Amino acid sequence: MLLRMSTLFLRTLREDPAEAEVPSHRLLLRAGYIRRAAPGGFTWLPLGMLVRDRITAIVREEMTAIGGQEVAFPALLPREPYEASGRWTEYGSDIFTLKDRRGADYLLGPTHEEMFTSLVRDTYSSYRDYPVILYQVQSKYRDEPRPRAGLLRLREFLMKDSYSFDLDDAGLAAAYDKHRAAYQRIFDRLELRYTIVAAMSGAMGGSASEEFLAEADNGEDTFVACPACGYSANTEAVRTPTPPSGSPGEHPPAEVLDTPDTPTIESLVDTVNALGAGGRTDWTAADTLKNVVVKVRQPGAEVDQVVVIGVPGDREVDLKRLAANLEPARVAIFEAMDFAAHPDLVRGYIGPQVLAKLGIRYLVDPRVVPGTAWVTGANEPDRHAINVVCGRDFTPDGTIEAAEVRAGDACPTCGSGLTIRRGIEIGHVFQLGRRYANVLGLTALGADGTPVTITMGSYGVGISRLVATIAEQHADDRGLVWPAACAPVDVHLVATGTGEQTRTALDLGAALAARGLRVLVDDRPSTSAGVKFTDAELIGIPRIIVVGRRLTDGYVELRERASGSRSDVPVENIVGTTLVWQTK
RNA sequence: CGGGGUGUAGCGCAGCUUGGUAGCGCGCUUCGUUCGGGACGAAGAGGCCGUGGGUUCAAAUCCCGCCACCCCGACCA
Repeated sequence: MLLRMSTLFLRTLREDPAEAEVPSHRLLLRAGYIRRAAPGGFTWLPLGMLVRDRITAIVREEMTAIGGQEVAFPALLPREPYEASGRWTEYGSDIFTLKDRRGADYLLGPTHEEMFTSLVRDTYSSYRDYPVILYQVQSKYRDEPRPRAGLLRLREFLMKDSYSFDLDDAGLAAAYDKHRAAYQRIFDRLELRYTIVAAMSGAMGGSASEEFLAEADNGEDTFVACPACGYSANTEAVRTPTPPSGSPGEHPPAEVLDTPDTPTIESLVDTVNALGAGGRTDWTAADTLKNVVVKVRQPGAEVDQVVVIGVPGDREVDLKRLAANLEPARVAIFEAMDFAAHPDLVRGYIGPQVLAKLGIRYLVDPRVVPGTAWVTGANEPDRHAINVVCGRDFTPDGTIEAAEVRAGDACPTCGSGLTIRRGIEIGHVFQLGRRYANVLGLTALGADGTPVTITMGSYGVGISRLVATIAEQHADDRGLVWPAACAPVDVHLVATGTGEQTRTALDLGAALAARGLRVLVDDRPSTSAGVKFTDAELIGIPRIIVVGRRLTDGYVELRERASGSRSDVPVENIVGTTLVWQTK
């Protein structure tokens, strides 16, 4: 393949576009790979298409290698399968829905579990047919509240989604492991730095789940990693180690104190220390129990349920963690209006002592174990209580991971201090189990003549997001620096000077293309050398061959984009040298 | 959806406070000179000033609504 800059549909930008903040967005726009066309939607220009297609090809190779078979569903889907799975309402406003001329409901597929499940159900019927892995590469649509950062968060994006179908849990585990390994090969080939983290299963439902997070300052996902033992998890999925339970008898009886004007934890701590409550003046926020009221709406439910979340007072409730741990139910914060409707809940002075009596569900942080004593609200304005003991003065309905995670928190596997990092989610693998098979009736007739419900896995790679992620990790102050595996072309020939150099560059380009290389030749007739050099660096092809002033002596110059190294090579050797270089 | 910022030529911006002929740089076209690190000169083309309404003799400029973009939070490949 040989592309000529003189005819390539490309216009690089000399200045940074105002709309772009993050590096990948800025560089992909400036170098002419993409162009914004709609809220959360981009036009792929020729260079962008080349990168996207090469990434897609790698994904296909690795999917084929684990036995995946490619299919393609429409993006425009009928309502019924999503109605059956409950996701028509569960996904809610995140899906694009529309009606046809007869008024029938459709949606633009945000992901395709239902369709794949139905396809297999309608095609296969015997245990002899399993296992099977199917996948597609397709545009997905999600009505994101806030598309951002160019290709990092889109409303229409390209995704490879695959689904495994197995007769038993062991089969599912094997399919999951295959995908996990395939994803590692894909991301390794693309030279990405990433971490595999334990994840929540989210709206898809299911059990085991891991995310592939590429390290990036602009990442939207926060995860923890343990430098000592290698444990890593999305912050939503981190498990807090549970301290040993104690005996309530160790603590004096609960005592109610007048604590006027103490609506915040900080003011409360100051006040109890000033009072010398319980004979102590060393109370800290960690001794207090903060109770946050939320509204929880179960899927399909018409009304909200009031739930109180108890966390140690030195930590905020992380709404993201809370929401993830309550999935598929939806959470909303309790507002002034809601407090007005519940006079028993005294804002700022809520304690768990009365919740059972009020019939309000109480979920606590794992640190709140039986035998722990807390400073907490006394359920009256301006009053708090000390020595309120879990298991004696109140009994939680369960635990929940909702407290913020902080650097230095104990690792759940080895106890060392965790670090907190940011990443971009580039892949997700999860064991769905039988949720979709159950609701959509996917069974196989077993060897003994009884039906077996199929167990499924679902696996995604965000291809358009990968383009941006690679750009984030492979760029410098001059522009993009593509890994060889996904660069738009293998070699960029830059002809400076007048006609002679251009003719030679085109000849060399043709020779390299004949040997199977992808080649871009900058043969623009009236563009200065400086412009061609800066454009080449911006576009970021790994190898640049300059056919320029030393051509008269019989030399061309080889440059490596990443290192900036340069060397003169006799023109008659350049094809051979490049081929050797390419295979390294 | 909440908070903050921004919409003027393909791109980057000025003009708006104090209403009165729409400007600059880059890019683009033509000619000439240059020709290895964003060349020079001359002459050009290119605008529904985001959008709808209002105020006014007159609106890029003042007022209101809407839309979009960017950043920070609530949601996800």
